[in-house]
Amino acid sequence: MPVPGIDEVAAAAGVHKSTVSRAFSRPEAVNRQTREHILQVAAAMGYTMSPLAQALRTKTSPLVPLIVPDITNPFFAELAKMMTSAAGERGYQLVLCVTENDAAATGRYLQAMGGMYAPFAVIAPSVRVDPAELESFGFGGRLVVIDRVETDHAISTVTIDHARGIELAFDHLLALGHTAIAYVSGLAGTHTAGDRRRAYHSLARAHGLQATEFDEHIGAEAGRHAGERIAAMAGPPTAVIAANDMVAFGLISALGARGIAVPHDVSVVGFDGLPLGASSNPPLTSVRQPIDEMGRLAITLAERAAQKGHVDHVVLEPDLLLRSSTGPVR
Amino acid sequence: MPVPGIDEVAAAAGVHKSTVSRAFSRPEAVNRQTREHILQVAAAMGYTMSPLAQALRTKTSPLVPLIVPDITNPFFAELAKMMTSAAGERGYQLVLCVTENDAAATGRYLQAMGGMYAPFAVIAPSVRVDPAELESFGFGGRLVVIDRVETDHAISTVTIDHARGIELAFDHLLALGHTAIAYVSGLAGTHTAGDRRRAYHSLARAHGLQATEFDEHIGAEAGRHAGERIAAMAGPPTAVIAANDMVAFGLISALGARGIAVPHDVSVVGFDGLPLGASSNPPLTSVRQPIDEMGRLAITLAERAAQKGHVDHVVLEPDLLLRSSTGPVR
DNA sequence: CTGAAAGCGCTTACAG
DNA sequence: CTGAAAGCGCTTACAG
Repeated sequence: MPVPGIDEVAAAAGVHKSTVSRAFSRPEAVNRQTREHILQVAAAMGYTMSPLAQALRTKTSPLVPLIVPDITNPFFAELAKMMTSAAGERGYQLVLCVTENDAAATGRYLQAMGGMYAPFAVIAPSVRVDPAELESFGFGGRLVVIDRVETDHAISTVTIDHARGIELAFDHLLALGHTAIAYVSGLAGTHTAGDRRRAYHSLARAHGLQATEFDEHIGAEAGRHAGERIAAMAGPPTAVIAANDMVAFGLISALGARGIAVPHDVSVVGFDGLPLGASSNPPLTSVRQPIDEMGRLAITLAERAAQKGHVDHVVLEPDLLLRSSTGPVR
Repeated sequence: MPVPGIDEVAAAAGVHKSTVSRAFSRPEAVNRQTREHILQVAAAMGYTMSPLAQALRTKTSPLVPLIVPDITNPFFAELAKMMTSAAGERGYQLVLCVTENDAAATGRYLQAMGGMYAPFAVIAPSVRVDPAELESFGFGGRLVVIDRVETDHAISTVTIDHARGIELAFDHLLALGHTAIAYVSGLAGTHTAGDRRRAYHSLARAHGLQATEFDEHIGAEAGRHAGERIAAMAGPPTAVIAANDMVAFGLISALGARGIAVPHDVSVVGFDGLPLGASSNPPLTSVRQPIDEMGRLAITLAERAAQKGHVDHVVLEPDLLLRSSTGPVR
C-alpha cells in the first residue's frame, strides 16, 4: 500500500485537510476530540507528514549542516557525534557535510543547505575562513565557525583558549623536569594551528628555553616524520608537545619503531583529549578540548544568531588529561 | 537581495517558466540559443533550482542515506568517507545517519529519508538485522546491508569473506611458529561477529590447537580487558587475533601498560586494516577489508535493486596487511 | 520548440 | 473551532 497523503487522512477522518494539518502542527488550535480522532486515524493509516512539503511551504526546516573537512579525523568524528545529539535535543536534525579539503565544497554545501531552508549552519574549517566570502552564501550571519575568525566580522565563533592549552602541557612538562621541549605542528592553516604554535614559541622564550619546531606534513604523518627526525638527532628533546592527538600517535609510532620508548626516553603530550588516546600505547596524556560543550554551544550560538542576529565569540577552557605518555626527565 | 525563483528568471529572460525548467532539467528539449540565454540570465541572477521543490514534484531526490551505528568508530568513518565520494561520482548525495546504537533509530531514519524520496538506502548495522522488519519501512528491497542477512530475503548485501580473513591471520601466525593463539571478540551481535569467531574456533580445531577466546565488552574496551586477563595468565598465548583494529589497539595498550611488549612478547593481528593502524605503536598487522570497494559496490547494488529489483549478495576477498605487530614465536 | 495549466503535499491567513 | 482557497517552487503531459 502506498503512503497516504494528508487528503486521504482527512477523508478517512471526515474533516478537511487543513484540520489534519493543524492537528499535527498546532494541536492547541483544534478541538481535543477532533484532534485525537485525527491522530488515531492517521496512526492507523501509517501517515506521517512530508518534511519536504512542510519545508517548501513554511520556508524553514529542521536540517542543520555541520561542515567538516574530514570525518576520518577522530576529532571531527567526535564533534559530529556530540553535535548530533545536541541538535537532536533541540529539535534539529544534523546533516554532516564532508568537504574532503575541497576548498569550494563549503560554499556548495552552504548553497545546497540554504536551498533546503536550513535555519543556520556550523562550520569546523580546515583552513582559515574568509568571513566575507562565507557570508555570501546566503546564510549571512546565521553561521558559527569553530575556530577564530580573521576580523570582527558578523560571524559567531566557539573555540578554546589554545594558548592556555599549550601552557598546560608546557607547565606539566616543566614540572617533570624537562627543559628540552620540542613542538610538532601538523595542522592545516587555521587560526587554531597558528595560536598553538605561537603559544609554544612564546612559552619557550619566556622560560629561556630553546624552541624546536617540526613543521612538515599534516596529521599522523607529521608525527611520524618528526619521530624520524628526532631519532636521528644528536641531542634530541626529552619531551614533545604535539599539535593534536593524531600527530602524537604518529610520533609515538615512529619513535617506537626506532627503539625510542615513550615516556621512558621521551615524554609526549597530545592535544584534543580524544577517547582514542585511552587505548593507545602508551595511553596518551593530552590537552582536552570540551568537545561536547563546544558542540552544544555552537548550536546555541547559531540559534541566537538566526533568531536575534546576535554574534558571539565564546572561548572555552581546556584541561589536561593525564594518562601515561609523560614522565620525569632522566 | 533575496534568492530569485523560477518565475523571476523566466520574466527576466522573456520566456515562460516551463522553458526555464527545461533549460535546466532537459537541456536538449529547448532551442540552443534560448537555452544559453536563459542559463546566462539565471547565472547573472544567482539562480539555482530548489531541490526541495524538485523532489516534491518528481518524487525522487539524490539523497541517499548511509546508516551507521557510530561515526566515532574509524571503520564506519572510513566507510562514510569512501561512500561519500562513490555516491558523489554517481550523482547522489550521501547523508550520514548515526544511530548511536539506538535500536529504533534505523527505522526512524528510513522513514524520514523515505519522506525525502531517497531512491534507496544502505545500512551498516551494529546488530543482526531483521530483513522483514527493515522492509516495512517503505524501502522494500531498495536496501543494501553491509553484513550478511539472516535468510534469503529480498535485501542485497555486501560483505567480505570473514572466515577467509581469519584464516589469513591464523596462517600468518602459524607460519611464525605460534601455536598458542587466542581470539578476542568484542563486536556487537552482527553476522560479521559470528562469522569471525566461528572461523577462529574451527581453525583451532582443524589444527589441533587449543582455542582461547576472550569475549567481554565491546571495542577497545574488550581489548583492554583481554590484555589484563592475558597479563595475569600463567601460560599466556603467544599470539592474539583481535576481532577488529579497535580491539587490537585496546589490547596492545593494556599489554604495554603491564610491561608486555608487542610483538616481542606477544604477536597481535587486527581486523579491518584501518589507516590508523599505520600510526599505532607498533604499527598494526591487520586483515584488510576493501572498504572503498565495499562502498562502491553498495551504491551499485542499491541502484540495481531500485531500478530492476535485482537482489545480489556479493562477498569480497580480504587480504593481510603486514605491518609490525607480529613476529616469530620465542 | 514553447506556453498554459494542473498538481506534488503541505500551511495559513481569511471567513464563517 | 473548522473549511475553502491560495500558494511554496518546481515539472510535465498536453496543445499549439
